[in-house]
Amino acid sequence: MRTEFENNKVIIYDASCTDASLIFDCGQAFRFDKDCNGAWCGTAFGRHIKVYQYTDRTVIDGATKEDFEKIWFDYFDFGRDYDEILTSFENDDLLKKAAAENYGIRVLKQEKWETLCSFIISQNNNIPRIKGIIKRLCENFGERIGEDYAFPSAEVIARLDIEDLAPLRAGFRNKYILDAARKVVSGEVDLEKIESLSTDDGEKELMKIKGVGTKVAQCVLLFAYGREDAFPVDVWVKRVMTLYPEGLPESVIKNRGIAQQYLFHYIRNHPEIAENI
DNA sequence: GCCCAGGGAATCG
DNA sequence: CGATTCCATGGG
Repeated sequence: MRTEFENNKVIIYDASCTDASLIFDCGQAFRFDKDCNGAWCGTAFGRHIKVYQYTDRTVIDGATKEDFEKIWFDYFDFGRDYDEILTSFENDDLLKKAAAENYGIRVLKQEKWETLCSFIISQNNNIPRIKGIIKRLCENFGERIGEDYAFPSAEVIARLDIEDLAPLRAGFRNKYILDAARKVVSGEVDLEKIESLSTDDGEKELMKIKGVGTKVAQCVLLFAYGREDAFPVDVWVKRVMTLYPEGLPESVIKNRGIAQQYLFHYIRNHPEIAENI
């Protein structure tokens, strides 16, 4: 990987396995949308960026050299060798196909509170509506950041009453959002401490929150803590796993979270491969 | 009207 | 433990 910095832009050459459209449209992040110029625009860590994907380079518009080194390098998981991981998937036919078709997916390392809150909202919900609820959450309670809004802090949400969340139209999830915010603010659930916990203990800590079960907890561990062994099972992964009655191949197990994201995206694009269940 | 969506809580046996 | 039911909302 080679980087250049100019005019508040970061230009990244030779980043293997990097495709902005796949990264932002594979169901892991809900706050990036493609604009009329084909750029993926969104806000994370209180900064608004536009990501342009070209064949030979990725450009982050709205980021300094310091931002890249302190925030975006980790956010895009550039420290992980995806080529090596995807190579370990090649002895499995389905994963080989999923990796070939979706080469370019990286698992983002997103903000902890945002990821927790977002995947609480995701339960028994569909992606377009999840994005809508989160958009309304940010517009109603987030800090203005240029042309966009930051994700509202747990502190701001914790001070609200349940009826304040009505404009989100999130239904029964409102009470879960509040419980999460209050437990995070009080320290009853310590999001920083989870960094030092095992994945299993991290799940237990997250599941102290009402509305957080195994699936949401595993999503948070995968998408906010970079736990490549976290394995969220939603309705789509449940379907694709019927094709693995003995479980995933041994060579894949340690990176099953990464495999999960490739399989999730693949089965959504090819639902017919596992529709008879 | 139906079914479904990146599920989980409450309740039952 | 597993199985069922309910939960709000919106799109197909």
